[in-house]
Amino acid sequence: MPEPVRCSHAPYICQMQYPFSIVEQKWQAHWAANHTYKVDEDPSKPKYFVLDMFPYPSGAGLHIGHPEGYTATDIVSRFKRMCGYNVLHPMGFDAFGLPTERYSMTTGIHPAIATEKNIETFKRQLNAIGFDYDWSRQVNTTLPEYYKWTQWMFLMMYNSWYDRAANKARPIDELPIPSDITDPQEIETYKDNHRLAYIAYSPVNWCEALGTVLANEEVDEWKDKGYTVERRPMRQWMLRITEYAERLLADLSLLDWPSSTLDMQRHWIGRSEGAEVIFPITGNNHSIAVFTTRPDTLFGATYLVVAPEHPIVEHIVTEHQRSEVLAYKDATALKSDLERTELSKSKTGVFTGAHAVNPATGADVPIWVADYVLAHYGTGAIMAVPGHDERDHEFATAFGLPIVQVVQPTDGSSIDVAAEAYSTYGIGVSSANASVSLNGLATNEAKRTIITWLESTGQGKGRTQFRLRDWLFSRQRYWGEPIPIMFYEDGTKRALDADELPLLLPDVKEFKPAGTGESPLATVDSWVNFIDAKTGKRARFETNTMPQWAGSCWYYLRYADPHNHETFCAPDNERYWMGNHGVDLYVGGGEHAVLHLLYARFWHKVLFDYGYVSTPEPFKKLFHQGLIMGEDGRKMSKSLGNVVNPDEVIASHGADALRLYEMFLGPLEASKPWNTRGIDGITRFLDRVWRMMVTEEGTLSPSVVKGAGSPELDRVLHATIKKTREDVENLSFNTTIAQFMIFVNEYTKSEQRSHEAMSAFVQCLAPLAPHITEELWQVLGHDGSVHHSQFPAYDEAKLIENEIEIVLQVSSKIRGKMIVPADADAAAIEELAKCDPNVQKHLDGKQIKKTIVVPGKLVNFIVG
RNA sequence: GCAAGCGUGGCGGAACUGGCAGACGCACUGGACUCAAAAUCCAGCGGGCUCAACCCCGUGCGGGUUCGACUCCCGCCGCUUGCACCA
Repeated sequence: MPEPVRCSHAPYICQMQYPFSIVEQKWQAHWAANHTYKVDEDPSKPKYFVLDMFPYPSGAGLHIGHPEGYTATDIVSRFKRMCGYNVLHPMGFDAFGLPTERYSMTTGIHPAIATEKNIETFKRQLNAIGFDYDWSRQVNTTLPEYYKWTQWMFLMMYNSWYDRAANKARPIDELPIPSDITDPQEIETYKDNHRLAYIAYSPVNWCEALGTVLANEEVDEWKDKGYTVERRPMRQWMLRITEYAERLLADLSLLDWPSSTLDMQRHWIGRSEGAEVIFPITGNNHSIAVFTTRPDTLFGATYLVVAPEHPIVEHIVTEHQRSEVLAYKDATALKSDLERTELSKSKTGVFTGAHAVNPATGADVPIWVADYVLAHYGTGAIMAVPGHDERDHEFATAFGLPIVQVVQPTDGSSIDVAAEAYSTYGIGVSSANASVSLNGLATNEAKRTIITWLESTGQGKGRTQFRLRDWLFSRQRYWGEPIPIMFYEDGTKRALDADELPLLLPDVKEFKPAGTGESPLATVDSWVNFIDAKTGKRARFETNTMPQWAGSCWYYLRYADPHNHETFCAPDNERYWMGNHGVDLYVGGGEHAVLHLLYARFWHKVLFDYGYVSTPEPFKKLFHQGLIMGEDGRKMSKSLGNVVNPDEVIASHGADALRLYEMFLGPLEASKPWNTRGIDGITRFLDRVWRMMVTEEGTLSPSVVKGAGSPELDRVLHATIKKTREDVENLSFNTTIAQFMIFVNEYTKSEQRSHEAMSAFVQCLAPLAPHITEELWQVLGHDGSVHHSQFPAYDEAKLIENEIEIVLQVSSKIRGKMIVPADADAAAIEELAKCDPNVQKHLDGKQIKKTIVVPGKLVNFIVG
């Protein structure tokens, strides 16, 4: 039994405070020793899978923001378990990545060692908060037993192509090879061009002085130190996520996600419909294809613009313009994507000296290069219609290019496209040649007409374009999953077979990049110069590693079967935990609204195509928790000195107080400031809960008695049960806790408290404050853990009040209140209301024009 | 610049499909207990009117719909987040 404890801030015995420190340690030890939260597959119960975005175990340890989302899922987990579900609420660590690698570069400590240490710290801190994780299901993305399967899935993608007819991934061996390709080398190249994982040259941030590739977040840091960073194409592994664009977009409709997140994903995928139009180049047998969403304005295209990086540029640039165009191209390479857009408030560009033919008008149009056209979107070239596009208009105005009108407003009003672009839809004008006319056609009709014409004359075709790009899947880093592909001296390559996995990351002493743009793996002789046992050929392994996103694309599946050596997750386990619609609730920061959540969806869909998972989408319901700000209202950061350490809060107030306070601060999704004083209110609440049931000796208080309570107290109890059930489902914990406080305020007033009411209240509080409730459950004389008890039900009949208060209004102004029987009808209420003295005063001598009675709410007399 | 979300006491925040604005907590004020303090318990706590009652004002600003608006509509202002020329 706990003894009265000393206050941390005073040298004498306090009056009846809840001894949180003793109780929390007691039960944490008890839960661990008794495997209270061990999870097994149990087909007799419905499952509930509640998932947190697993943390990156940094050296700094847990900060106060982590427990917010984790507490929310812990509450849901405990609540669902008490409601009869078999709950999976696991935790793991996403531990590959740059921060640990950089730590190793400066300290020389191996990232695996640092990771292990950091994970120990995280686990100790998480356990101190009392989460109900089954640690036997922990995953760690950096362990070979885990990344073996990440590699296996990479190979699954490498060994796949996307069959657009069947709309799914299929084995590469089933790829139809065109009959004119017969050379084995050419067949291999053809396959490579269709694999879901492929090699391409893609621009990276290259720093010549450092001899390394920089991550986007590092670029500014080094530029500030005076280093030059340029965009340079390098050999990279890519994943063909663009083949899934249509499905990634369509399946968003299956999800119960925040609408802002759905919007962001839609925008990221960026579907737009339009046409590809081919412009032949004058005096040259090349041509330029452009993508446009407004093919109806083709007659108004007075020039073309191509991206500086576009390969056509060097074929068409005239001698006279060559040096100027090349200088412009070099200047563009030095700009980051951000600078390129930020600095371009006014448009820049250079004439190539070349011309092309507008297929509709037959006119010669000049070809320019400009950095406002992006190489990676559409075809990397546009037809400029300055009369009907703002950007083109700005450019044409700056460089004196012709502007013509080909669309007029539907209402026939006159516009001046020389002054301002008219980009709204309208009616085609001045848009006809010998074989097609768009004049008089509304924009949508004009689009269809011109596309039909372009297709019939072979000068273009309708096309759907996505903003989404293929996923750059390699990093020139050490601390990531090795890519299980080897290259032979003759230029051929071999992917490892499943039985050769995992391909272990070799031990190295030096974590700095090789200086050639390759990862530290390039300096490991056994990695880049060995004899392949299967073929006897000399080989080198891929020196790129996978990005940090890789391991987080499928970790949720591993929780369902964490120790399987035969497969990443046994089908039975997958069906049990992911059945119906995948993860039931996923909670994590809004910063992952696009990348992680899009990559994981894509990865899951590839697995789905092969039948390895049973749902098209991994995460049914998603919730983003808000940020906890510093006491000064600013984001917590070391440099501002406003960081709150959870260890210190647990030491001073206890884990239950930390949990409750984080949930009481405000709505889970909102960002809200921490307040050190505020948590004292929670401590007071827990002390009152304690005193409501426990004596100074730690035994059951004599005020807790068997038998029913008063109808008023019963109503508070059943209202509390109802509110808890509803709020927990909606993750509205702040209002749940407010209701708990009301309960305690009411029951504290009473001399006698029903044992049943106390027990039910302890059960309501249990998901939020698991330690104090476990102790109280025992004090109340119950066997077993409160967390395995059945959540109380509420009785609707006990919630009904006999008498209710009605608001009295005269001309919509409140003039009084009255108590009426709950079952009083409208006529009776109206008559009673007229008797109220203050109402009579305001009705006096006036005509009642209208009476509004809302039963249970109000009476309103409108007087003239 | 574009898009979305949000603006409620000294503070964090409540208010279900339009029906008592300010639940609950923090801070503060007064009282009880105490030699005293802490802790605890009780009471008060948007503004105005010298107490109370009564009354008036009040949910960023300006309009509107409605018997009735924090809630719905239109236009501003401010903050937050996301995207940054996507043809």
